[in-house]
Amino acid sequence: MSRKAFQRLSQDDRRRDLIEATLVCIAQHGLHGATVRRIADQAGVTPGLVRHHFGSKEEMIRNAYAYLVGQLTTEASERARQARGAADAQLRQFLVANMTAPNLSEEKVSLWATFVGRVRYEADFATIHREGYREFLHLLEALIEPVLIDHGLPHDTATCRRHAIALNGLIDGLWVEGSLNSGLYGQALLPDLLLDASERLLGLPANTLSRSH
Amino acid sequence: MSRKAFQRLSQDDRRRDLIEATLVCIAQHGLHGATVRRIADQAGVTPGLVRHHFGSKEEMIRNAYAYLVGQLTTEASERARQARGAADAQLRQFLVANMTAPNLSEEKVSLWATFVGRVRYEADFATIHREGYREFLHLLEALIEPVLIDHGLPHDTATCRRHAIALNGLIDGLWVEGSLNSGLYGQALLPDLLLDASERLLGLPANTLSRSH
DNA sequence: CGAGGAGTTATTCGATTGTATAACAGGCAG
DNA sequence: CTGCCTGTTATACAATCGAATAACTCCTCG
Repeated sequence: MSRKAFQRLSQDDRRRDLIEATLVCIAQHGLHGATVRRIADQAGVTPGLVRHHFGSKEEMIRNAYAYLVGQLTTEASERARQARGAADAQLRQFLVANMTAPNLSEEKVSLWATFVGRVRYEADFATIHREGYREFLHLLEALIEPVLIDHGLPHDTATCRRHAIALNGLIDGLWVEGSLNSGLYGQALLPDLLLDASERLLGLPANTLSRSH
Repeated sequence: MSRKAFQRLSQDDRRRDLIEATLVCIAQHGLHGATVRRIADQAGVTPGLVRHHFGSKEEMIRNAYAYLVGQLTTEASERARQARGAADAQLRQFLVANMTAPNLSEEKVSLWATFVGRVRYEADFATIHREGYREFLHLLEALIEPVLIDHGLPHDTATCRRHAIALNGLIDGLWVEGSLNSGLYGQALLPDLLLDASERLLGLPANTLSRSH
């Protein structure tokens, strides 16, 4: 019986392949069903590779969590950055990015929830969550402040932070429920609803976010 | 070697004991670590009992999920019902109930997230989630409408529903992030922030929710 | 008080898991 | 073209899992 033919990949490529295979397995079968054998199978390699590149299954999964969080915030901040217009337009794009594909995805929400469920009891997950949360909050604060300034609203640090916390909560909640109940909503409802709600939360004139750009 | 002395419980009591033991195990060790043996150990019985009362481990876990969802919505709606004042006060209590113990709990959020992570890929979990979501949304709508009426605001069905979706998202998001990052916030911050944000979302005069009752 | 049955325990089994180790082979240095 | 390093495969192993079965005991009912 001959050995399986295989391809040699760069360390980065192989690691990324394994991480993405891990995410697929966790989404479809849960953390309990994401076995080393299944991950390897999904990636088209043999189980030994997981250990070779990540040392242990737990380390493999930690890397997958960090990878997911990075994907989510990078996508949103990138979309905001590309809106090279007024502050309104940047905030708008950031918000919309979280209510549309690829971030609005049942698979991504499932993964996020699965990991978040472990944050309380596993220190490494808590670290990844905390850093991701802080980064997201800072991005949001930085986007909110110039908008408040443009409209002549109070924009002290405490106010910005408070708005960011509320807005972040609203984004998270709509993102989760919107993805899981995507069948119930039209595709345009969620972005529209978030923009509308954000204007109210920040005290902006109606349609400043909805109409910008 | 003598057999372990044991106590005979009513079916309801034993099932509840097992369900709560299951939730403890899932919270602490995740779905993958909630083994029949560990659950039985947590409940102070032997593994066979799980099968005897629930048929299989999966059925056991489904019951635990439904139990958790029921706990959360019952607590919030009960607190709202007990505020026998104006509509403002009832909505206020409903909101506050979700930002304070026992609902605001790292353990409960961890459990909720763990289960939600499976909603996409397991039909039974999807059913439990969907029913819970609809019930929560209806409760919220029913609480919002009279408040809008009292303040002379538009209160057609579509408007109420839209407000309920946004408010539900805000509650969920703050609930999750607030519980997981409870160390970062003072105990009074979250309820206060949610009430304030809810007033803005619904277009109510400032302090109508914060000051009622 | 003393059977009978349902609730509970004890024990076992095949399957699957994460990990360890040795054998193999692809592709770059010389 | 040819070693040789290391990415990769193949195989094995102890531990643990969910489930099944049989034995036992608490409690109810007559």
